[in-house]
Amino acid sequence: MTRIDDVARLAGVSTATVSRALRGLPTVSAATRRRVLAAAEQLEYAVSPSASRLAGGRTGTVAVVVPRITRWFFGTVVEAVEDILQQAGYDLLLYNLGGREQVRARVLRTADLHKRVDAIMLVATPLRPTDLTALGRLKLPGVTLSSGTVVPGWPCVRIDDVGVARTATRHLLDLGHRRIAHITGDPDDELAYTTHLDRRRGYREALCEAGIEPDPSLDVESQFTISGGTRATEELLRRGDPPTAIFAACDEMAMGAMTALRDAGLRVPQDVSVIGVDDHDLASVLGLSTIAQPAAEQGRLATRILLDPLHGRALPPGSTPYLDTPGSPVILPTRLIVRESTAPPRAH
Amino acid sequence: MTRIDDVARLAGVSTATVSRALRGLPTVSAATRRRVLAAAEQLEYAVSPSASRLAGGRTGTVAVVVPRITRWFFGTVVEAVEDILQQAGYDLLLYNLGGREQVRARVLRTADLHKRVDAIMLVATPLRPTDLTALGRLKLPGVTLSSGTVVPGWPCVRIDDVGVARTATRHLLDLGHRRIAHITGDPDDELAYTTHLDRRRGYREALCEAGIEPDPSLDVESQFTISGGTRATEELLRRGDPPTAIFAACDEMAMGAMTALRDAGLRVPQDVSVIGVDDHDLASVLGLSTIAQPAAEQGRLATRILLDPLHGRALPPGSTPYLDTPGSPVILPTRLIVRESTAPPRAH
DNA sequence: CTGAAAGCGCTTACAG
DNA sequence: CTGAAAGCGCTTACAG
Repeated sequence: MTRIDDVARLAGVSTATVSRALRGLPTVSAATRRRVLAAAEQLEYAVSPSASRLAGGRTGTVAVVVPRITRWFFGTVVEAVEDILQQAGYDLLLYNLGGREQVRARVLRTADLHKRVDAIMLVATPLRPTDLTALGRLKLPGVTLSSGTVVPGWPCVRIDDVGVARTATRHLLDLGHRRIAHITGDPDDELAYTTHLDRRRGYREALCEAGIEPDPSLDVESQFTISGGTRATEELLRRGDPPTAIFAACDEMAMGAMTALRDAGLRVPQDVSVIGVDDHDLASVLGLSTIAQPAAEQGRLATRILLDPLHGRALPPGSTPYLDTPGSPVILPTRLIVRESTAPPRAH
Repeated sequence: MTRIDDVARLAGVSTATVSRALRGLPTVSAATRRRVLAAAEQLEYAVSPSASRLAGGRTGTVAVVVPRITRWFFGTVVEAVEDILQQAGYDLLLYNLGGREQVRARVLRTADLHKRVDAIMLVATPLRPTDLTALGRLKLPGVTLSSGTVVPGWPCVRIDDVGVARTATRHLLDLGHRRIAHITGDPDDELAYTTHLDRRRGYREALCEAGIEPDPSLDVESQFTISGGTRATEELLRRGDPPTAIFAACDEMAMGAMTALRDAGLRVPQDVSVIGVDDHDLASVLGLSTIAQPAAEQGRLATRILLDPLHGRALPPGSTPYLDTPGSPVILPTRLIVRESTAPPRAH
């Protein structure tokens, strides 16, 4: 392959000048730059990332860590993040934790990332104290998206999970439901996502405000997946005296709940109302009421924030800084979407 | 950060020996290796990928190109691929084409990838002749997954798309349907996925074998997405004299079709039967009949094939070579899953 | 089994 | 605005 020397020779300049011209540095005359670009094109020159990274000390790469790329929210986020990174010329190094402790350890606890990427995005990744210590030692810029654990010094983009749960629960209360169940994330996971804790809190708060004592038998924990929703709902039904409504912590769980209800001979919403969170692509197909959250927008915003210090870009005049109060999370809005899966309970 | 010299000094050996010991090369005595590993651990040493790549000429990275990470099939494939790459110590560089011509060009037509990765996996990526030429010049090993375009010299892992479509169509024929519509991929895309062409072919073949002349008005093209399925079905209904069954080229289109039918006041399967392809996670939730294909398995297999020449690994004794006939695709099995969305047509 | 030394292909002060 | 030269941190023949 052609190297920088080849281009330099053809353009009649030094390699230093080629390097500067190709990267668009301002200290190159227009005529020289033209010659260099022409030579590079003619030779089909592409810079060697390894050499450039070694010499320049920058990797041009961002690590994106997600729990499971196959879940709707994370896939949507990654797509949006990739789009922005691509435009900015960054590579996206994907880490799909997938519940594999070994991967967690490699990503979060070794110095592996330090020399591999310029910045880190953690999507909904809960951290142990030791993880936080290790991340701090890396001294890399980072951003967290969706709850997970707050990393000191890193911006955070998210929604108001407590508020989301209150809105969903209140919607059911407003319809007249009193026995409202909640199905949510894994109880035994010591790294429990704060997402599910926050959503449960909102659920309980809304109930209490309505004068209803939260009933532990109506609160079932499983996993944030379709089959998790199915299992949780089956457990719920097994306990007898079924609820008239279910608030699922995400749409995928809600879809699982709908299956389990159908299999149990219960109709949605006539027998049981169901509401989720996300506005998954399939929510409208299933007529699922939900609280919509802007997944792609969170990804885009988090990426822009991440790239900002790297590029040292100034904010355009008149624009709002990303963070009103440095250190406080950027909260994006959500909204209730009422479809066919929620209705008043049958007259008692 | 600590460099290789630091480790060498602490272990009392040369950097060459550290390099060899850390990479597990056999030409290092057990005692030396132990000392080196201990020193590396004590110093929390992590090799610099840039330096290692520049010196060694290998990147330890695989490019994975997918049309859209948010579509079920591609997300599932990427998750499986990432798992194998992770275990093998490779980085996964994600390229989500997302219909962006600019990204296509950068990935497929520049020498960008050449110095960036050791191997390429193209998932369902159709290629123009110029793309093929450019890929050939890269002289990198690669593999294609799912149809797309065949790249000379690259192994290919896929299913039998014609056969899948025949099975789906035959299932509908066996139920007694005669007016069977097909909704499938984008017609105007000059890079039309071969997937959708193959599936249409199977559909037509099955009809012809049953003595039915394919009716062009029952063949609607849209996009391989939920909303694509909805639009295609709306178009189908607009044409009047609706079919008694729809074969959708993928489950996501089938789900879109179910929505459109419901919105038009038609019941599935009483008025119209629907069958898709994939066995999407949600197919069972929706009671969608489908042809299941092993997405993760295709990803795993393609990755193993890709890594094989890189590592120069010999196949374990007794194992079957990946490719029976070099150059011929590896075809993975599929199977019909009958759920609630298909039934005999109503008596005329 | 181990080491000294060259070299991978760039970028970056430094000097002009 | 441009160039000569050092250096980024490894790996790899080569020699022993």
